Amino acid sequence: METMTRGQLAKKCDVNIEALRYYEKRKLIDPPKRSETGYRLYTEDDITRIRFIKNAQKLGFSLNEILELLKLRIYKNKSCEEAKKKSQAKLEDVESKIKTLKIIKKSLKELIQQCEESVPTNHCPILSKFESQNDWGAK
Amino acid sequence: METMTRGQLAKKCDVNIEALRYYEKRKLIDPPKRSETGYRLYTEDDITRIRFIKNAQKLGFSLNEILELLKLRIYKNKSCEEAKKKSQAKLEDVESKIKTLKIIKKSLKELIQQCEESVPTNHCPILSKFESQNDWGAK
DNA sequence: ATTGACATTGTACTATGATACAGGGTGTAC
DNA sequence: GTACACCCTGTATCATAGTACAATGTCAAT
Repeated sequence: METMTRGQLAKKCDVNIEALRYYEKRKLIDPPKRSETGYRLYTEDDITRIRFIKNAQKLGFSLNEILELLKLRIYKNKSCEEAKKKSQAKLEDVESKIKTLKIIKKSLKELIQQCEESVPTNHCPILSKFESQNDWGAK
Repeated sequence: METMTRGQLAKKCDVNIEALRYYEKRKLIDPPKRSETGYRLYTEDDITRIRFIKNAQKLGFSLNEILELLKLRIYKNKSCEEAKKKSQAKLEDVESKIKTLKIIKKSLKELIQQCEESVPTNHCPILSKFESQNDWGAK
């Protein structure tokens, strides 16, 4: 089978070369076979694996969560339900983040609005608001 | 003026006692006066300051950004425009985060949808998708 | 044979926002 | 006078996701 070095894999997958060692340490990729002189020898499977990691990261999974997903892959039969559950949990997570950010957005908009309406004084409505006791719903 | 200790301020502001030392180190609060025996003596102003920090955090400002905002407060006259600018930048930041999360949300939904439609096989559409080369628009 | 690009390892550092803990001093109540 | 809660300092640790660097080894080309 054709193999490649760490640098080659990094280039092919467009990740930092050190990240590969980091993923290995984090058990996200299996320790690759080594050449006689100790060079890591990666295969196509490793490309697939890195792609898996990167795709899952794009969907907001943390490396720990990705490790969980990878473990699922070992038990391929029963894994689908589990993968779906985790994806659903992540979906809820993402939806809740969006909600929070929308509240933040609204507050910021109001703040900026107030700033535009205020007669020029010595006193900035944004900074004053930040000092207020008022819990504006965010977080 | 009435003063309070670190523990009392922490309780009043509902922050961890160690966080106060951390904020002091990060220059987010001024070093308080000390008692003869070296105890920190905080005032009402410190409550206001902590409130400022916490409120700004709720709006998604980092501690460094909050430090910038606090510096604005020193030049009260010209600060309003600057505060508005920073708030607007933060607003754009938040809007872009929401956009990204919406793409992620859509992708997750599609993934889960596919999982529901798939005939039960040995092969999980979610995990397969994670291995694909396909750039699904997220990030 | 030597140069240069790449590989190896261990270790340290980055940013972010704290939290924990050890070893001491203080303040108050009983 | 001693127990206990609180305060002080410095330092270490946590989670997250890497990045950087030094010292050394290897490979391919000239």
